[in-house]
Amino acid sequence: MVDIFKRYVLDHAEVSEDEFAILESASHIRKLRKRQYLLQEGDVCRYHCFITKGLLRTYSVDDKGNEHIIRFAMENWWISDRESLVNGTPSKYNIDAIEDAEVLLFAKADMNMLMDKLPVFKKMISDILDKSFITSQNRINEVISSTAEEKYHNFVQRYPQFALRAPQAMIASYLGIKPETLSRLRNKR
Amino acid sequence: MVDIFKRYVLDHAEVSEDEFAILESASHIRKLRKRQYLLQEGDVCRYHCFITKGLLRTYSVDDKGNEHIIRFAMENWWISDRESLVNGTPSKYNIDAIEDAEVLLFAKADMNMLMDKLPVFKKMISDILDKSFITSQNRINEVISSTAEEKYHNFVQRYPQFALRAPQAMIASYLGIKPETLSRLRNKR
DNA sequence: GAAAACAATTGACAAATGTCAAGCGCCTCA
DNA sequence: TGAGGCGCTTGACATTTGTCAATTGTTTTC
Repeated sequence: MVDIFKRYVLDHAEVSEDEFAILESASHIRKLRKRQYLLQEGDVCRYHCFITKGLLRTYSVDDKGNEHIIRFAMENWWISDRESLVNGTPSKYNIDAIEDAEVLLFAKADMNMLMDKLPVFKKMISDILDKSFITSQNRINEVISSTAEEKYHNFVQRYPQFALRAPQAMIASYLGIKPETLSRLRNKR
Repeated sequence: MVDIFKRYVLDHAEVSEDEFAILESASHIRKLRKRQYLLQEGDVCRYHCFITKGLLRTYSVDDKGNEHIIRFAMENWWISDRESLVNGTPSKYNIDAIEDAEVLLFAKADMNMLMDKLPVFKKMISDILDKSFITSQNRINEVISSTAEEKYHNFVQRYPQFALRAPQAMIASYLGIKPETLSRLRNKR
């Protein structure tokens, strides 16, 4: 489990064994069962989370009780609600496990300490944020400019893992369409 | 023009007069006329741009020639295509002026130099990126979970300036709907 | 100052997507 | 092991949004 994280860090930053030990010592493992929350709407997000196993989702729930999936995340992805984490405000979102999962938690203060102590780690995290921003800009572009069918095909191509591992109703929710609509367009009208 | 930038920097970071002089010396001014491009699809984005005057937009153009506005930006906002800027790849987007505008340009290398030299400036820029990411996550949430009418009302409330200064057809484009649809829902069906 | 371009609206109709209800197969878990 | 729940599909119909064309008033441009 920690091995996964180790490989990830060594692949993304020039971190020595000793430095990695510092990272490891600041983390703790949490196991999640399918459907278990990692973060619940209204709670304050206190951890940066690195996924070592499983599939998770971030979603909101509207007035009518409909869920809307903001993003999926799996092994080697980070997940948290940055808005809540950075500002210390109650989260608008839920994060839960779609499959049984394992995550490494890094408390906010520990994370700040680690980034101060290890500039290469800080750089790695900043680069991830940069990429995340670019990704979400591109998603905005897609969601306002594509038809339901185009969105679905792009999704399958970009994220084949998610397409295989997430139930169709969740994919529909991610795309902003109804499960029935997705079912129909998959079976060509 | 530079005054606007100075006030902005002093409001957002603990920068001395001398340090500000360094920032200023790395910038150059560009004036844009309405409809003039700051960045054109296919070109590589080479500058971080700070807007001192006017209203700009970032947009994509699809196969059918339809424009889709990714974002608006005005005085005291930064604008660029980070994907192109960071990776040095041709941009998928266009940036142009909706009103006559003035921007301060900071070349990529200069910006990196400034961030190395002035940690408080680097912090300021990182914080902006962090906020931008949060904002785009929230926009994704909204765009997949709201009706056209809700999107419009939220837009007007969140960005009254843009609602007043941008033509309706552009607001529709930002919201991902047709101008006719926006016109109709504004005039209550 | 006239001609052209632009911005917004409206109507009639078409296409896309949502809603509700029913049905089917498969998994799971008590 | 069997009852219920879940995931997906399908049909009939409602609603929303898009398309195209015409109209009007306003701005831009020469």
